Amino acid sequence: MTLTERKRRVLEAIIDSYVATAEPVGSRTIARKYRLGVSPATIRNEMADLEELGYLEQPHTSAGRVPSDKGYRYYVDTLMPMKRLTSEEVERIRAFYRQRYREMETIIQQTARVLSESTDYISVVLGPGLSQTGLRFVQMVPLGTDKAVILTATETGFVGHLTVNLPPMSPEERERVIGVINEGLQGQRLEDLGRGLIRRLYRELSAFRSVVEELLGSLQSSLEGAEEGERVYTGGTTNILNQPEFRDVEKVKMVLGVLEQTRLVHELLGPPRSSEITITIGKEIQIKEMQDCSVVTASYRVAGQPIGRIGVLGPKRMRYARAVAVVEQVARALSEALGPG
Amino acid sequence: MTLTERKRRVLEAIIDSYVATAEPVGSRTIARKYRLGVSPATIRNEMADLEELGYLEQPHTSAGRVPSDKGYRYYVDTLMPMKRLTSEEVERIRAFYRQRYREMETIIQQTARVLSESTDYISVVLGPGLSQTGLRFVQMVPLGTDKAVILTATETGFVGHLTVNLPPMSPEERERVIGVINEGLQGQRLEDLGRGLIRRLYRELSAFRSVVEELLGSLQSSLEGAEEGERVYTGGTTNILNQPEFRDVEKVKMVLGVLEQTRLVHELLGPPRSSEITITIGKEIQIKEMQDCSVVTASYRVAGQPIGRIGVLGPKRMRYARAVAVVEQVARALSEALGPG
DNA sequence: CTTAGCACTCTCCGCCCTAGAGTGCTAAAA
DNA sequence: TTTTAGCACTCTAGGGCGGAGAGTGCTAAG
Repeated sequence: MTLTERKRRVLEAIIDSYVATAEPVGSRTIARKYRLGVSPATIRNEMADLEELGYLEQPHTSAGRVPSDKGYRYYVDTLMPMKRLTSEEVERIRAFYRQRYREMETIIQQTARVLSESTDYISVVLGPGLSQTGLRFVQMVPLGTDKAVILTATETGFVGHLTVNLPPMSPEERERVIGVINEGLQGQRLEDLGRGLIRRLYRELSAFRSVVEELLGSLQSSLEGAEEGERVYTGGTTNILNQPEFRDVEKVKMVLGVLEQTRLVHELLGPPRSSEITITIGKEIQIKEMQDCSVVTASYRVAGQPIGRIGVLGPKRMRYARAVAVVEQVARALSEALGPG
Repeated sequence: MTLTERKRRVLEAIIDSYVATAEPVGSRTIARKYRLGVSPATIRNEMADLEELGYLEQPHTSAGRVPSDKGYRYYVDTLMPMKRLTSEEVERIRAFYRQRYREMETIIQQTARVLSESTDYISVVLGPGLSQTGLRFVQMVPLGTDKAVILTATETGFVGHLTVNLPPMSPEERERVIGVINEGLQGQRLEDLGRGLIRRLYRELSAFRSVVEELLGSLQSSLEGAEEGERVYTGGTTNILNQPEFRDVEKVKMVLGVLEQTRLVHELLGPPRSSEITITIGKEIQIKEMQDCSVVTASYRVAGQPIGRIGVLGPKRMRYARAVAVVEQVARALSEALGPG
């Protein structure tokens, strides 16, 4: 199972060359450009072995070799050099977050932007999942005579608002309803909102059953909706058009088509989790339309909690080391930017 | 300048056929499929005339004819039949807005969606420009000890929020600052916020100069930002990949590239204005990368005021009558959905 | 175990050629 | 005067062919 040192170097050389040129790699090329100290014939033998082991593929008999999914997998697991970003690049990423954006949405959009600009791949960012963090603050503010805004703030510092309609009632009634509701809502965690509050509200506001129902209903559905239909942001979608393997419009259509479907993007990036950078290659991706691609993802955190995901999406022939470095750095910078938020 | 009836019918037939097939149209085709009662030879003569007049073009000597920009323009201005949507289609669009979405963002996204799904072109929607409408309501709500949320509602019914940091101060001070500010903000129009309020705040809150400054600064910049960087939503971007004239990836890149630039999209759709549906064809579009496209746009309104724009973007070979009908209908439905909002 | 040599395979590219579509022109018919 | 039939001409798309080039695998020698 474990390859000889020379086989590893040959595999690495092939991947390196293929990633750079998108052309199948021949034994001559390897011998010439990478100083392995052996002749093309020897390399040919090694390549034949590597192909038999499943690390390489041949588009057709007299073409060079191309890495297989398994080849890439071996590369990222054991061959890939740890890449450090230059300090200019780190600085460039930092600079994106230097200006203290006030709105979360802007921060997320900037993140999609910096990711795609730094990698030349497609970037994908999921907004923070709000429902998984507790609510720190809920308050209802009357707005005109027939509406009210419910302000929410999560423990992780995200503020949201939600408009609800109020049924007709007198100003005094309104005052009282809102007062009671606010008392009930104050400082509640979302999970706890249910039973106790509802019972209490019903008791105190039995005349306004419908308000309470609408209110709790929309609060709940908006917070649930915030999870399921969580905003998906993408950047640099046109970058894929620069990749030679996507010169065929049909392939582009498949990939971009997936990105328009929120559900599939969630599946692609996976749930926020604490573990480190994840690399998924070709057929390892469950989504059929994406199996010519690879994706490098990471979670970002607030207060130590992973609450969202970012990633870059490119051809399998991806500059993995660089992608990993960028995604890692951006995830860190984003977490910091949201931290004191 | 004005064409003979027969020339008009020939032009219409050519556009009809070309829109349907994307193939240059020959005289035989016209004679066969459109009953003009004359022979191909006659039609050839008419076509030669129409070409000389600039309504048609010839890709090469022995191909059929293709409508020129001028040809399309003539078509949409004077030839195009008024198309009514079927009642199923109208219903389909209505259905999108039936469920009373609470959040403006959702409504806008649905709009982009229904537009692209109903036309099979790319849809573009600009969020409502907030700064052009007055503020009806501004209120500051404290959030924890060091932050506050400013709630805003425009006269047109859009609610927004904005987080600001507060400098350290005692609870009593905070209470007082927020009280004074709220009194000052209450019911203000944005334009009036300037002078009077600032002077008053300075007087009453001279000790908290920095709060006031930060607050007004961020309020202002957020509302201005809301205009300039106004959200751009697109839908069905992959639809363009189905168009035969965009089988070349380079062309796709140009078009999609423009859509990633907020500024250019604003230029493409133009400012909200009261006039009706606008059709812009090929070179009439100022943006170089878009000159193989046409765009059909309209404004949507709240309380009679045009506050935002929607549109569909497709190849010049567009089903104009249908696009116009859909855009019109969606603009109306969107306006209604926002109306009582 | 490595390497040189060599025959073999396969694709890519340019070339030629034909078929087909469509035109414009001319001259006859209406 | 307008329309139409006929015809020569033009241009493209697509198929077939052949050679160049890249790369392989095998064999036999170092």
